Amino acid sequence: MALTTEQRVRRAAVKLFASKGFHGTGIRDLAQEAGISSASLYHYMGTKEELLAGIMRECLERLLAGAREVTDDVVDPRQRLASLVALHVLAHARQPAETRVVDNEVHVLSAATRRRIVKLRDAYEQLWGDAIDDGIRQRSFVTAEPAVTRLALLEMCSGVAHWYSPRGPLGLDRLANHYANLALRMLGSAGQDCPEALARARKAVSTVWGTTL
Amino acid sequence: MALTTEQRVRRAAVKLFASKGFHGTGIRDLAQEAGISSASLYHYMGTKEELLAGIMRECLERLLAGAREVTDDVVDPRQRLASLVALHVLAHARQPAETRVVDNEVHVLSAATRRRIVKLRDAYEQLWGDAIDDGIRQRSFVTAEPAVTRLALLEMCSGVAHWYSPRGPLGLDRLANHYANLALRMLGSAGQDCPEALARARKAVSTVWGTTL
Amino acid sequence: MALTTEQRVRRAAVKLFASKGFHGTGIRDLAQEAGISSASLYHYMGTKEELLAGIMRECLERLLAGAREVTDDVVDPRQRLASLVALHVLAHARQPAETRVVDNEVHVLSAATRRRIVKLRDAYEQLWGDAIDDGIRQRSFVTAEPAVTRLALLEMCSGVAHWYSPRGPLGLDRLANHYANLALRMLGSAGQDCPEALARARKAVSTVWGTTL
Amino acid sequence: MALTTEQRVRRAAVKLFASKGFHGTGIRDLAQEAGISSASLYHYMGTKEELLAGIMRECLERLLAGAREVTDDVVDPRQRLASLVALHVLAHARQPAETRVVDNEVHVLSAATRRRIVKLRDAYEQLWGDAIDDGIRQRSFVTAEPAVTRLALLEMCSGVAHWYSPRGPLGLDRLANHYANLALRMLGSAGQDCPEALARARKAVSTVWGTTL
DNA sequence: CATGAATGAGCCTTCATTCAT
DNA sequence: AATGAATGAAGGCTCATTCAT
Repeated sequence: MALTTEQRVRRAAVKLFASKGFHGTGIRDLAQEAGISSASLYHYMGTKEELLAGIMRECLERLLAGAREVTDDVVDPRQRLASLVALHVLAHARQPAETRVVDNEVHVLSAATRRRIVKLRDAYEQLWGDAIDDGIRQRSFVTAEPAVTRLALLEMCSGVAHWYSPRGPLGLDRLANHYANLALRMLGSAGQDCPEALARARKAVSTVWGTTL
Repeated sequence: MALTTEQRVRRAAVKLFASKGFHGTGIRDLAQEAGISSASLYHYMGTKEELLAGIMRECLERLLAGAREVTDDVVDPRQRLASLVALHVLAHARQPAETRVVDNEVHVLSAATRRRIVKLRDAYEQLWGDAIDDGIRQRSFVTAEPAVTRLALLEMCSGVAHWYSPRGPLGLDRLANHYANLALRMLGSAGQDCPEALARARKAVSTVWGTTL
Repeated sequence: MALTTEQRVRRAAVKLFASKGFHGTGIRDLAQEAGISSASLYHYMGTKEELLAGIMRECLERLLAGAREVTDDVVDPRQRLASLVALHVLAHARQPAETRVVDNEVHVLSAATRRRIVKLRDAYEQLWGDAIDDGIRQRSFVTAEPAVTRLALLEMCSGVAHWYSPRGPLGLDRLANHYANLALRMLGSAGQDCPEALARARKAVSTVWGTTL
Repeated sequence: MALTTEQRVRRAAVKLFASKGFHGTGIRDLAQEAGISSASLYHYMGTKEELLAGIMRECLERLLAGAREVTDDVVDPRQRLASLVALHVLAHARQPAETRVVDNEVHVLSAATRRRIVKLRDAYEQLWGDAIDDGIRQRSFVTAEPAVTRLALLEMCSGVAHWYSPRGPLGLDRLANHYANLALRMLGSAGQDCPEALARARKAVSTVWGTTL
């Protein structure tokens, strides 16, 4: 099925905001990439900033929905964390443009919009914090600085969007598995593969992003 | 000692490029932050892009010099890696603005300039790769994907610049120590503190950045 | 009786052109005020300028018809002038939007259209000039500068559209009567009320504008 | 002495705002009329609206200063009113562009700016109201509706800016004198010339506007 | 050394208008 | 009859940069 114009605009924005930055992307660049005139752009978006905010919100909502899906009803913190890591890595490897926009362009947003976006991100990170804290409580995890470790994990996983290429030698599954192992090691937990956690993450990514691409 | 005007310009650029992005920072913003007129700015810089490139090059050269200092004549790969991690983390915690500019604004550079900058970064990352590879060869480190692990380590450590605050509860030394432990864990190496590695990193940071701030 | 869409468009234009000016009113403003889409607007009008010209012409034609009605077959110049003043004042008090558009937006029109509009206005003002000149000839009126006095009278009466409010304490009849007295005084003629002149004006306004509002 | 660029900008704005309206005047029109580029325009003004507000405020302040000058220490209300009329007429005949901008473009201003402008205008009109009220109290003036008469007077006099041409047959003095007579007649006061009132007005106009033009 | 003045190019956004459905 | 979609032109304003003083 062909894309709607609105989708083409959204995709153009994601691509250009990711590669050239929000301020580095002109409205004419967007129009050209979307294949319409710059005036027509405004049938499918509000302001340029609202377009950005929409992209960010959608991406974060998907990530949050996925994270809830992979952690709901899972009791073992190791399983929860492994799933979160795998989900995050898969998302950043499959949707590097969206996720880079989310990570890099927050400073552009107006104060009010930023608050809403940050709230979503905080809810998402809370799930990571819960898994880590539960693991520590249950002595599955050992770390001197849980909060710092959570940040280190998140930054490590987000970084995937900076370098991963689907054309490289590394498949998505092995990538996600490797990161899950790294994460468990960081938390002092034996790094054995946990295929169920990966399967949950794979499924969640498909659910929230579809099988596009 | 008072700053020279050139230093004030450089600092203004670092601060603003880091917080608002290169394209989000106007020449007038720079002038105001530096306390001079926008025309005077051009006595102390070339074009705006050259100013950016200078900042990036200087930061990367310092990082590279520090990395060489902490690894030269150190044979144990664990010591080398711990020092590299500690140096990187200290640098990103102490100079978050510079390092964020280096990490976020590469896409702005012209092809020729970018090549030179990327070369510096590659040389720097090579030192990490060498330590990891040596560690694997000596069976100090165990990891299925050395290249991926190197990238994961770098992203994890660079992320410090995104959130660390000197006004928070965590001191620089404990921060660096924690990250060194995380790194060794990621490489399957027992996470014991290695105070000599930290000391070398601390010294190197002072050498290349001075004791400013 | 419900308004036709064309009437709604016309009224929207009159209201907005009067309050925000022709160039200050966008096609989308008109559409919103009329309750249709901006594309539909073009079923009921030509260009925006033609819409303006239509409004002006209609208003001036009504004014001119009214003026002819109140002066035809009236011999006494004082009666004629009093009626013209009353008609003009009533029209500007009851139709302030239309009359303000006529008075303020002539400069917008193209040369050709402007000529036609100005011709109508000249014909209308001619009736005032005739009454004044006849009055002078008959020694009913005394003024050193008849032409200037005519302009002063017209401006004074048109000004009513700038400030009169039907919600204020002053009724339309007293308003018109007062202005008729002022006019006669300006022409050196005793300022006694002339109820017949007012009645003629009232009737003419109803004839040309209907009893709407 | 040659005009400063700022003065040229101001004059261009006055001329174009008066002839084409604020919204009908583009920033590029202003630049061309002022003989500079549209970017340079912004060295000499804030926003286009601030330029408008500045023009209005200056004109009204001059008018108010002149009105105070011609009424201060004058006891006879007839003299005061005659001076006010003459001043207003001379101002509108000599500075038709400024005064038309003041009269026609108030709707453009933002609420806050409009308040400040309207306050100035109210102070000015208050002087007219005082003269009329005093005259009535002293039985020099007779009018059934003082407030309406004040408005009629003001509109009549402001109208001069719509039609007066210095290239016409009517000199400024005779014009002002005629309007003073009309005004006194409107107030039921014998219309004899009062040369002192005119002299005061002439002098005040020179004081507040200089002898330019 | 420092800066007001200057500008061509470009910014984001809205304009009035047309047309296929 | 009605309107979403579309656009070239233009809107007000800011950009990075130069230069005479």
